[in-house]
Amino acid sequence: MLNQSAVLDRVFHALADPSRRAMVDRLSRGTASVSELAEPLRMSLPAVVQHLQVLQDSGLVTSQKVGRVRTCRLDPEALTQVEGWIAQRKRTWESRLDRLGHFLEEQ
Amino acid sequence: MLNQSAVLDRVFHALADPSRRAMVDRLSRGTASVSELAEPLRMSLPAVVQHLQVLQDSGLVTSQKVGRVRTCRLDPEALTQVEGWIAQRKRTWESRLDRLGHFLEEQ
DNA sequence: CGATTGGTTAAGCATGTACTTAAGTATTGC
DNA sequence: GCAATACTTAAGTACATGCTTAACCAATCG
Repeated sequence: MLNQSAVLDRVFHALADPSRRAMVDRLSRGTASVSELAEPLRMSLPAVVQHLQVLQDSGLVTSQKVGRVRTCRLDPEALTQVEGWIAQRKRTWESRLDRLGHFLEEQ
Repeated sequence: MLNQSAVLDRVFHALADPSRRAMVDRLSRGTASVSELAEPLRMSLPAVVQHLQVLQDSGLVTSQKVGRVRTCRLDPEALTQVEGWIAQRKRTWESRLDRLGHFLEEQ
């Protein structure tokens, strides 16, 4: 079982690249083959496969090969985890502001 | 005006490091000086300052120096932007599943 | 004033990242 | 069977990242 922080490292890193975000965006609209993912990107196919590997290592994407075609799909669970991390920090920040507001009211 | 994608690049990159997430976490609880941010981290002060620079470049953190102390604070707006990006991809993914479900029902 | 505190700057280094081209391996269509 | 398709693997390269130590500066304390 991979620890929480390592997962966040990988998912944030995976999403820090515009080509990989474009791939995630494409996959949010439905499954795609490797060449379909590559088509809008101005880079070689091996480069796309390397990005795909990063996405798979992060857990954001899964894939399976049937015949000579590899079909990729988004696994939104990893997205949910980073969403949760962010939401929690925002909540802490906001509750601190609330306490500060109440404190000032009482003065 | 920095474009949307470049902001996402920087914010995701900034959050992809556990030390920088620890700093954001600390700042979600309230402002802190550079040495307060450094205290729980096992690294030199210059290393912490470099991480802080990455956080500032991303817009996640702002700071100002008074006397010899630099006070850092979280700016949650950048967090809101990445949260929004993620939420939108999840929505697209879910609405596709919905349409797929309706389609199967109709068969 | 002289020492300490809090931070900054510069330089160097090991490792990681994002590509590339070249060459290969299975399917599948004709 | 032969060629085209859809990847896959390997190797190389340029640049970025995450640290380090050493030296520095400016505000404050005694």
